[in-house]
Amino acid sequence: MLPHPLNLLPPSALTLKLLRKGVPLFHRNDPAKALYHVNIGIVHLLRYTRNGDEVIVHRAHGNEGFGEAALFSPVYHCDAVTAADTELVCIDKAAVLELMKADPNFAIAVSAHFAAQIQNYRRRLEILAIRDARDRVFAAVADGMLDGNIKLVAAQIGLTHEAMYRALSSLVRTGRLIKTGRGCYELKESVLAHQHANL
Amino acid sequence: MLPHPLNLLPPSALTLKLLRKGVPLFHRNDPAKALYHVNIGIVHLLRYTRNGDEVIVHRAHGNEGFGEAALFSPVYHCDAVTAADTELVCIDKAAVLELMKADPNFAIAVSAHFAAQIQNYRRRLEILAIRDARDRVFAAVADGMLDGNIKLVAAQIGLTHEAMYRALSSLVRTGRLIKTGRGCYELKESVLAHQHANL
DNA sequence: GTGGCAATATGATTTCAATCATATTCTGGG
DNA sequence: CCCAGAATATGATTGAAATCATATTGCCAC
Repeated sequence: MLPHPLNLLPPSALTLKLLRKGVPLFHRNDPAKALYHVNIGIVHLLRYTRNGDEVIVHRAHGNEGFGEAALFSPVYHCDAVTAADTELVCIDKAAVLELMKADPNFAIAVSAHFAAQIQNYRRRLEILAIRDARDRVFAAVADGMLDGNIKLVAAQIGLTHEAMYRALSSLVRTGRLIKTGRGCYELKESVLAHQHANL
Repeated sequence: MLPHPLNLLPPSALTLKLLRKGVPLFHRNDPAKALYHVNIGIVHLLRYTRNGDEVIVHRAHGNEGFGEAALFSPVYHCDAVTAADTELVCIDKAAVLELMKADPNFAIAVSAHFAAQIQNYRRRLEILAIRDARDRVFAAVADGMLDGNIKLVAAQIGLTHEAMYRALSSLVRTGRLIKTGRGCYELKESVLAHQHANL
């Protein structure tokens, strides 16, 4: 359920919560007591400008953690509220820090977990920096993002699903991708790559 | 020079390098021996598709680290090459891991450093998900990104500088921002906020 | 099987940001 | 001081993706 290494924590450190949409989890400046992992649903992290304008800092979806920074801060720096019916795991901050202190390998694993996320976010940002929709979609496919729902990927790379479908069609037409089925696309394998595979 | 906590490492773990544009730092599948911190310049992290198409995974600019994942992997997963004349610090992976094992507080600080970056990247992705240029610029300003170079911020939030200037003008015209000088903009402070400040 | 719904897919039109152009202001170097 | 170059700023035009519309396909529940 929880991604490694958080699954190494004792069950006593974890609380499963089932929440309706619109339930606040914490508020800004509340003492930071836990980080979270969304199993199913959506949680919005919000800040407010001096005007009272709401600014969404992050939307945490299924199978995604949030509030990791709470580990290293005495208080939360934003509000969190469920934006849909949500199942999540509440992870006790003190327990995590204790285990990190006691077991260097756990601490290193936590760092590794974070580093992997950093890598992932950087890649996504790099893809979003590509202006042309075709090139952007191509980069996403090359990155292996196209496993499953296309509409989801479209949203992740900042396109409407229509634009994404059109880009995919165009990439197939120009021979950069191959359509292997309804909603299934693959990178074209070059002759060179085939030769390489046959070595 | 190096961001905390990497500045706690012994000098023996660090190597300053001055490199011309186009110098490769490592290749995919090379044994991962170091992570890096760019002082000045640009480093491109690249992968190649089976076709030989080059895909930029990340562009590391001044005052930015890269290759953190090398800490937790026996080999690099992409190529790195300077994309401009570059000054960078080469950080010995073994030294970092040793210190993390020996000093839990250092390991925790490394995690904190990574967690802060995650937070930052998530915010940037959330801003990029905003379609309307005005709303996007507003969110960026609300996020305090507008300290210094506007063209840089424009690039970070996926707009041309022209579009950014226009959005800023429009936001000032509609009263959402206040122009405090050439290239200087601030969130409008509401009457409510003033009342609050006067309490 | 079939009825309903969501994902996939493409067409027509509009809109908004990119592009190209130009002017002004600031800054740093000689 | 003056000049070059960069950042700031805005106008005109173009182009590409959003939007709105409409099928088609696949899938799950009944």
